[in-house]
Amino acid sequence: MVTLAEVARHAGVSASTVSYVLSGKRSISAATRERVEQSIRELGYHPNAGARALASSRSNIIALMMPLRTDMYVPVMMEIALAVATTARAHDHDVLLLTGEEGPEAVRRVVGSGLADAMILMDVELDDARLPLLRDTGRPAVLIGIPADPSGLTCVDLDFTATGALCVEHLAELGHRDIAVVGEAAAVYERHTGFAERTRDGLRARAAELGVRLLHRPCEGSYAAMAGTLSRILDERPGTTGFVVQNEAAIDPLLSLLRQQGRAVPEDVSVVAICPDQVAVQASVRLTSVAIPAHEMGRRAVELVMARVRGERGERLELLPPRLTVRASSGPAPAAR
Amino acid sequence: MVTLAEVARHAGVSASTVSYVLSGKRSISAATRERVEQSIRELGYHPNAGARALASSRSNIIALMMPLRTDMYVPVMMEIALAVATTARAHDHDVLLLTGEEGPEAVRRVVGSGLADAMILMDVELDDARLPLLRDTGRPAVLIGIPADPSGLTCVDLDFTATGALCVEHLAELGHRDIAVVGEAAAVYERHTGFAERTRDGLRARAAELGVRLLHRPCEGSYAAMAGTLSRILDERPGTTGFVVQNEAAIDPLLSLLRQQGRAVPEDVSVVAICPDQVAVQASVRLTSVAIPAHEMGRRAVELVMARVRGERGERLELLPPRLTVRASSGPAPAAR
DNA sequence: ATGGGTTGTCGAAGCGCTTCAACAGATGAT
DNA sequence: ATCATCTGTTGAAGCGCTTCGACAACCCAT
Repeated sequence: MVTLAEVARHAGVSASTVSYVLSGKRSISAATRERVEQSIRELGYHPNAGARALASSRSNIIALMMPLRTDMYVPVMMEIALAVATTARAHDHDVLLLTGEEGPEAVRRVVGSGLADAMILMDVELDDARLPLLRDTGRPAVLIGIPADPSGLTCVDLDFTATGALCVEHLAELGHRDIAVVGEAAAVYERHTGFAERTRDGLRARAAELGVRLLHRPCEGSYAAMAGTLSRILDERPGTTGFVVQNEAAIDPLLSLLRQQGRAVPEDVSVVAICPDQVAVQASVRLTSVAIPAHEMGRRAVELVMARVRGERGERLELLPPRLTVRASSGPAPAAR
Repeated sequence: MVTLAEVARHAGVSASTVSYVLSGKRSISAATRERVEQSIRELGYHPNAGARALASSRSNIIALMMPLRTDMYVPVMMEIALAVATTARAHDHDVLLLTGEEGPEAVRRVVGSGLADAMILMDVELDDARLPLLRDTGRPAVLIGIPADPSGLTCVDLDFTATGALCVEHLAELGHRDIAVVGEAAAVYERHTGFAERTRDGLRARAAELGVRLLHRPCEGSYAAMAGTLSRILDERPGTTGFVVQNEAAIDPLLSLLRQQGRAVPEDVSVVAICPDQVAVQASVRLTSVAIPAHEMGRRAVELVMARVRGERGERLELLPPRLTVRASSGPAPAAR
């Protein structure tokens, strides 16, 4: 391995000069800089990460804590992770992948060992066991998702309350008076992952304001589960003409089932999904949807966490505004035509 | 931050003794060990990662290089990543997440800086630009996937050739004489990701052996693409009664379309999928499938790479045998009933 | 008693970098 | 010509750990 000392010798300068060329923390004459950079290139030098971390007490690593569950909103998680990795690289950092499995202990370990300079937590629950730790280590951290008490923390998330409201508004404007919501699996609500509950609240609040009837049902992502949920919905509210689907995995089953029952989309019923755009355009009917801006969430999380690494303080709650894209799955309610 | 020196003072021993307690590289009396461990607990000591890496030239980090594309076989990628992270922790290592984006340069950087002790590469192409580098850095590395020339490298993968063969066998045994294969998107073949081509070869070879007619068509994962592909298949081979689907995203569309055309599964046509078990059981018909053992691939990759870190040499190609699970989507061919 | 072999512990060197204080030389103001 | 100021560079200290060689202290054969 090439060391900084060898580069210094090769360029005919001292080690500290090479270091300063690399970090830019002191002015270096153009001539010297050029010579050093040339040596670095010729020797193929890469600074040793451990030495650097030891001397500077900065590892240039961000830890990303992902849920271990592999059954829910996978594409979203994946896209966030990739956005985090990409954005981190743009800030000269790398990403350490932690699974939720280790729980709060992982936070202690990573912080205690100086492995990472900062952490990003995904899939934060309302009352998350990792939060107290995070608050009092004082390490830079950003949550993707919003806990019950975000005080002293930085959070990014899609504004799910507004998302719910937006879906209802869209359907209400089209004249739908009976709306059914296909929610996430019951387990998601039981875990108190805030986004599902906030979406529900947003839906309900706006429905009440607009005088629209709303039925909210959790639903697993399988065909069979969707079939059961749908028939129960139509039993209770035969006049349902609008659907909002939050569970990605339930989208295809729902469309299939509607088709099977001879209900045309969007002529007889309208469907609005809350899902990544890619999912919306790949479905059998191009779906009117509110996008989950996974990429942007990941990107903002890194930007916010980098700001904290650079020393900016203070709590902060950043809600990304929902955007609804009208595609082919929503139209005027039959009665209103 | 608590340091090793403080632990040593607290326990009334030298720093080296603490180090040996931690690493187990020298024998320590039970009494001393106990005292040191007690101090570690009391002080909440965590060894500093940078210092450790510098002194031992081992970072205890494995780099995992993931494709950046977010459109293909996402659940599989995700499951592999989580399995890698989990298994790595069991070996006292952490995982650094790299995206394919940086390309070969990432390999150079990670190896050069000693950031990671070893690398695991996913989504390896037949003629992958990262391989020459990997070979001559001599760093422990394991590929998930198999390149054209695996010499000098360690690879793990599902045996896709056998997988293809197995699918054909199953359908042939049930009496199907005309089989259509819904392959991956054309882009996958164009990138020369080996698995798709090997599956096709396996399918073709066994079909030829068994005297079965086989039509292989790449297909995008959208409903529209599947519709087009299906109608072309049925134009060319109206007698098709067996389907093998490799593109996960095409599964639901295919089942929907068959239903719409009044072709019952499995009475009229049989469908065999190549996909994670979870996808197979969530489809509208519980699918007969060959599982993609994502978890095991990730686990084995880590185990193999750890063996190399410990010094084991030699190239190695580990093919996981395919397992076909019969569920509700395959049955005797109509003509054979 | 003597010597050789264990076993448990320690001191010190050193891993490759960052950063601080110091300094030589050039620049500008007086 | 003189002093203060700035610029560019350097040497040395030290970050927290691992590891090597040394060395007591003890064991069991002789």
